[in-house]
Amino acid sequence: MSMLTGEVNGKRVAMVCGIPMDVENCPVRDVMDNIGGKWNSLMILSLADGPLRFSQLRRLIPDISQRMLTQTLRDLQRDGYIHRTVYPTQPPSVEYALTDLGRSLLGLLKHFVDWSVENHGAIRAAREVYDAEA
Amino acid sequence: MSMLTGEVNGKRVAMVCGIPMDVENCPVRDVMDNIGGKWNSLMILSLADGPLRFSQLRRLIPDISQRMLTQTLRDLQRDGYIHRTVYPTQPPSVEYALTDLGRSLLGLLKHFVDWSVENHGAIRAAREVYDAEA
DNA sequence: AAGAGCAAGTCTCAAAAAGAGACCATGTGC
DNA sequence: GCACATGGTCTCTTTTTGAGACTTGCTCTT
Repeated sequence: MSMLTGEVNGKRVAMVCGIPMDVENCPVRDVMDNIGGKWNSLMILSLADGPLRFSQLRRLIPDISQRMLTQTLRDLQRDGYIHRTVYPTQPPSVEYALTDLGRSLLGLLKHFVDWSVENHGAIRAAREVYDAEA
Repeated sequence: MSMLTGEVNGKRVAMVCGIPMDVENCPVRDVMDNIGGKWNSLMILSLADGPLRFSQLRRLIPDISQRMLTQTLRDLQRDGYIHRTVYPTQPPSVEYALTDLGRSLLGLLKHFVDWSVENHGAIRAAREVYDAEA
């Protein structure tokens, strides 16, 4: 992980790991802008065990609004993490499933889940110290 | 990664990996709420090589407002990822450095950076397909 | 000596994003 | 006939974020 200042399109920009952290040229930002959203990674985790329908997701994540559920699913579909299938039943049901890309990302997210559980205590402790002295 | 419905404090909640995905009781959400923010993980990556001062960070990430820079640093400090040191120089300078916890998270973020670079092409491709048919 | 610039922020106001909840068409069970 | 389910959209309000001026004290330039 080395950082230096590099040149992209004649502009000086910060480099992290040899990747331009520039606003337009940074793949990390481009990816993060989607999956870093409030609901996006939770959605991918929720689909880990298999496809779910719209209303199943809504029940699984009770504190998401329908509006944000729709939008999150669209965003994830657009970037290729999930696939949307409509079954012509009565009433029509819609199923959301992880793609290969989505499962690949899920592998990363699992590590993140483990890390969160391991370090949750330390974070809560740090928070209390900070709040006490402020 | 198994998901089922479990019981926490008498309430039925979704479980992912044996972790309650409930709003109040989920360590993953608690951690993610901070580092999932727009600037937070970028900030930790920026401090990877060593401590930086406020204005150095501002120059490194030109598209962050001072207001959000201050707030992001405070949030990260509160959760124990970074440490803030004031040097009584003239004018006083303030240095931000990763803590052990911050470096631990950095390890995860590096994997994320690698994944982003590897899969950026696939994501852009998926995006174009989606935009074309919509 | 006057003016500019930097340090690390705070403050205010405007714009964007998110949340709450009504509404839609269609069909089933009671 | 009534309530409920399906997968959403629409509008309204609240919360977040962004843009940019302002601060205090010191140094550097002219």
